[in-house]
Amino acid sequence: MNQIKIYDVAGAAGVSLATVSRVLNHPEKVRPETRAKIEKIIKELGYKPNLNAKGLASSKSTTVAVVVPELTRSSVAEMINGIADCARKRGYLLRLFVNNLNREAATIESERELWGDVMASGVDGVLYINDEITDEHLEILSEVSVDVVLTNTVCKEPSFPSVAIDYKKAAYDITKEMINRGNKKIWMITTIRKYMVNDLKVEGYQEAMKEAGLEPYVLQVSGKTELNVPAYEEALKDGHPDVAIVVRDSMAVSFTNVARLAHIHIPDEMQVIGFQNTRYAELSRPKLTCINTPIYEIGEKAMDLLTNLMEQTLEEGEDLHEFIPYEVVWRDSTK
Amino acid sequence: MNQIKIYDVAGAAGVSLATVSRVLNHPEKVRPETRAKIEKIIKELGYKPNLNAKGLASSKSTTVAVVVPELTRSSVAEMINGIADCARKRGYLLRLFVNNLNREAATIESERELWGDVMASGVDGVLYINDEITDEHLEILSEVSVDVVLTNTVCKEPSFPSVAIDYKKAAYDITKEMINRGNKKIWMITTIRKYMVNDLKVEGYQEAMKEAGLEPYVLQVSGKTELNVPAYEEALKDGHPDVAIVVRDSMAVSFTNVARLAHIHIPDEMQVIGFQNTRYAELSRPKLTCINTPIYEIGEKAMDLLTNLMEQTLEEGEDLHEFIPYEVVWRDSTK
DNA sequence: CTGAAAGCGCTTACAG
DNA sequence: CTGAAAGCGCTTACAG
Repeated sequence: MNQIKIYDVAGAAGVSLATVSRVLNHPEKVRPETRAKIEKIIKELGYKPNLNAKGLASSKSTTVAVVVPELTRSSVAEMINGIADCARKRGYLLRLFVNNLNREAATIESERELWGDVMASGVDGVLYINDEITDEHLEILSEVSVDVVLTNTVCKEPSFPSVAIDYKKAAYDITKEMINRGNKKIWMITTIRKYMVNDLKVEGYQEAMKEAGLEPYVLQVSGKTELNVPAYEEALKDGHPDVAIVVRDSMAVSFTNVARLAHIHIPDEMQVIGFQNTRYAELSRPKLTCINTPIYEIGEKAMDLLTNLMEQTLEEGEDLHEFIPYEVVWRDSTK
Repeated sequence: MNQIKIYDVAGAAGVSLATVSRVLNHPEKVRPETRAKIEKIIKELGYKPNLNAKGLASSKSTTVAVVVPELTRSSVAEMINGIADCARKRGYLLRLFVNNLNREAATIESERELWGDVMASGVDGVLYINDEITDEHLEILSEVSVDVVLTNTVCKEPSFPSVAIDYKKAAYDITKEMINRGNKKIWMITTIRKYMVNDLKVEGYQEAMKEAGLEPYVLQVSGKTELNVPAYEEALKDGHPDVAIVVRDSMAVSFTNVARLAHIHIPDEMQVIGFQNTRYAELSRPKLTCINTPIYEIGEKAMDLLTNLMEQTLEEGEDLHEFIPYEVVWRDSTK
């Protein structure tokens, strides 16, 4: 299967292999008739250029690396779908690097090692997905010799192209909306572990609260259900807020479950809003109101931007920092 | 970053590039002292062989293709984690091919096209994940010239190595267990769309029911929550079973939600059991009892088997068909 | 045990 | 517009 070489095509077409190669890479340089004939034969023979040879000869592998943290979170999986769809359209293949951040040896050396592997693998560009970027990461990034697009990855340094959601604004907006609806006691529930994404949400929330002259209250709990349940129980002992805004769907559902056990009626006594809009939101009871963050689209747009960078087809002045719009999906956990 | 060539290493070590190559690929052929010296220099220089060149010269790319259907289902994401971890250990890189089965043009031609791309990409082996394998798929598979491991993919043809879960036995076992506990009216809820995996579960269920002289009842509904809710409502109009075994977690949760609205108490009046054990199971109320299918392990074992095949390190008589053990996680939806 | 040399399948200046 | 030829960075028989 697929042992057909460029020589075979050239032979069948009665031309040199150089011409076949040109049909593939610079079709405009080939006489239309010749091109048509060769294209026909390519199709008939099912010829596909050997990617290793192509990559070696041209240092263009038409392959992009996707560097992701563990795929456990559904957001990453959905993002890859967007990336893959766009890659197919644009004619790129994907290499997958799972950046195992939780592993014992998750040091800056292992990150450097990872990038070494990425570069040696001969990709033309990289989609980099990472919740937590430090200055050390930035230093490594700046040494990378191919195009990189930060995908849903917060980064203070504006020199790296990025596609993301404006989480700070999203949190600000939803907080303000709930304030406008007459709620005063609004909590923000976030993870103990510092994620830059979640920090942004907290910032947006705090800003809206302060603007309204309200006291922000941030509750930090574990992302794991087993661990956050006791924390929620403890927090609800001394009363509950009018509204809880939670940085993740699953954590919001877990919070809702605890509240209901404590006989707090949702949404009448307390409203709950999550971020992300996974299937949890639809399956939980009451159905969870969410900030819908279009993860698929982030992947798609990031791949598109990367392709434009690699092929240098960027429009003059095109912005290298894209924010994908989000929206609120109102369900039964709010009134 | 990483422009160091094998020539540079050879130069620094005062040997020919052939020797450096040997250190990398056949270290036993190099005198220990020479080898140590070269290895030291490789490390110092951070040399990594160019994969395209290596792939071209040796037709070994130390890369494996992972062919998956859309990643939306959490099972696939988790499986890839297992694959990635094993791949790292074994020194393989990953190429990702998302087989978009839902797309308009999901014909057998597009499948052939996909395999053409996979082969041309120069991988050493393939992990193939697909719920629905037809004879036409098998025909394509048999033409593939590299090792392929069917990963959690049911296939009647035993000539292809595979790693999976014995879903039929799992369904049989749980059905029998519930019968032994004194339940008589047991339903099986599956998808309308034919998935071979789900067919196996139905088969196992039916076998257990027939053995016990009980009447099997299979309800087919959509996998999508919006669509299966009315079907569930309809089905529950004329009464409910003692036990419902559902082929997917999310569908089980959806069913539970409908039942509760109809004032059927779970687990007292009706027990519900799902397959898969995703986070839904833990977050839904009541918490869902599940057949836990260790998806991570499937990925890990599949990659391990594929590596053994590629490197021909299989033990004599080692089985090419591995079944991963499953277990039941008893929670609040059963009594 | 080590080196010189051919070759992997392509691309791309360079001539023509 | 097309072909002959060099070269991409590596591997691997083949000599020695």
